[in-house]
Amino acid sequence: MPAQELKTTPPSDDASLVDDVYHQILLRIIHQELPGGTELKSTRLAADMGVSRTPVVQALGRLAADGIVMQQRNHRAVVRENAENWLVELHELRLLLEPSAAGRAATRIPDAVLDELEQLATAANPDSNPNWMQASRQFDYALHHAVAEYVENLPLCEAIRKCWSFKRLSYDAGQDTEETLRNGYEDHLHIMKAFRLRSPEMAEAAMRWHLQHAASWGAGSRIV
Amino acid sequence: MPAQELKTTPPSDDASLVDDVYHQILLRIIHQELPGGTELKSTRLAADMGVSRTPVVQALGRLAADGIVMQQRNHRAVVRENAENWLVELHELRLLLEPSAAGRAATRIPDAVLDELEQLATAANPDSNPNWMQASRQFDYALHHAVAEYVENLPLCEAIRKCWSFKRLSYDAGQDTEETLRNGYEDHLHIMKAFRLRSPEMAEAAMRWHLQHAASWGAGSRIV
DNA sequence: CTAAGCGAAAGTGTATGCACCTTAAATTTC
DNA sequence: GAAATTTAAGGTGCATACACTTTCGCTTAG
Repeated sequence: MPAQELKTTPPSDDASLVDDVYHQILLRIIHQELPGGTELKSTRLAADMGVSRTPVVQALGRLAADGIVMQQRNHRAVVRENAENWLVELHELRLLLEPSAAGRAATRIPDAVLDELEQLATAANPDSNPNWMQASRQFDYALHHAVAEYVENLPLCEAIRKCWSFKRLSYDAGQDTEETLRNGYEDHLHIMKAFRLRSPEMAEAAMRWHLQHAASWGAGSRIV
Repeated sequence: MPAQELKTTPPSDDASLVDDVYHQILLRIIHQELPGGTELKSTRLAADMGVSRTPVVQALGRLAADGIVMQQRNHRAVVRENAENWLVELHELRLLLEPSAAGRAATRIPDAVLDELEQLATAANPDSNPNWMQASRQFDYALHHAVAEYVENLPLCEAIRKCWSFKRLSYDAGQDTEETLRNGYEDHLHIMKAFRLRSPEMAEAAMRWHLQHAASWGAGSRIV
């Protein structure tokens, strides 16, 4: 087994309280438990979640930086209108970022990384691995993050990463079905193929197809 | 004078210590005073800036969320490699986001908003207003933020907003020359024209032209 | 009954305190 | 002397403390 250079899962061990709180609040927003316009009081949230106000304040600050809540000095944070659609609307952002990114990455991803991805891909094959769903998610994660990394543009890379940190919420919400993953597998192979051919145009097209494709599966679901 | 609905300047009065600290650190990174790999100790920074550790920790958290620094639990934050090019590379992200956004916004910006923008535009005319540079920056800000708002897609809107909150650093760094602003004025008029015609294609093209144009002026400068 | 004014209750931003973890220098061991 | 071990100095994450601001119910005036 070769040394695993690629990250297949987000670093989950060093999750701080802040991250926890951030995700919990965001999930509650997306599930419309905290609909647009709701006032978020750091005191109340802290009490609810059994932590001190400190991590809550930090989480709210980040949610505000993301534009998910609004925060005026000395006022309570307020959930932004339409914030519950965050994950759905995020898909359009990905559609703007990732195809171009894939195109740029096509000529920059090192062969070694492609090899590693290939390995993950075989493990994600629904017909060969009984545990393919888990592997599929890992491959998905690794592929898109490799794209992000090898755009070799920091803000763009981070924008894509951020999209994916949100997308992970869909996983946590159990929104990816067997069907979804199975379809995704095929698409991913096309992207890999484009990379192997070092064709920016193909890579861009394959990624765009993949994302539009994915959007259609999730149609109806508010969480994509 | 009609009621000013459009924001022409960022809300600067309710800047918290956290925002201050965030911007100060970021500026020092961009000016390579804190080059990639530098360890950022909240204690040291707090002492340097004469504030407590609390706002520094929050600022570092946001810089980490942005991907400008890396932060592992219980470890010191580290400035990411190439972070000093953040503002230059950011331009490519804008090039991905704003043209599409302008296209989408073309059919959505209300006439009233266009009227307001038109007013700001006349004030930004270099040949008619002695104080046109100030007005030009206001128009610039208002136009791009109107685009962001009327994409009617929250994550996309916020992504653009964030780009602009960074771009403001260029202003603060005094990186916009008379020449730059004068050229921008012409471009902006084309964008306005496309909006008036409600033409997504024209708006997208005009915005793309504007951004590519702007990139060429700033060529050589590390801060665009 | 409505509107304005007041004051207590609650919330916010920031500083400080403390337990635990890292780092790095001093010390020991081979 | 170089590698391992100890140790103290310093950093981190989170909780708590506190001054200041906002909120909101209550009183009172119209």
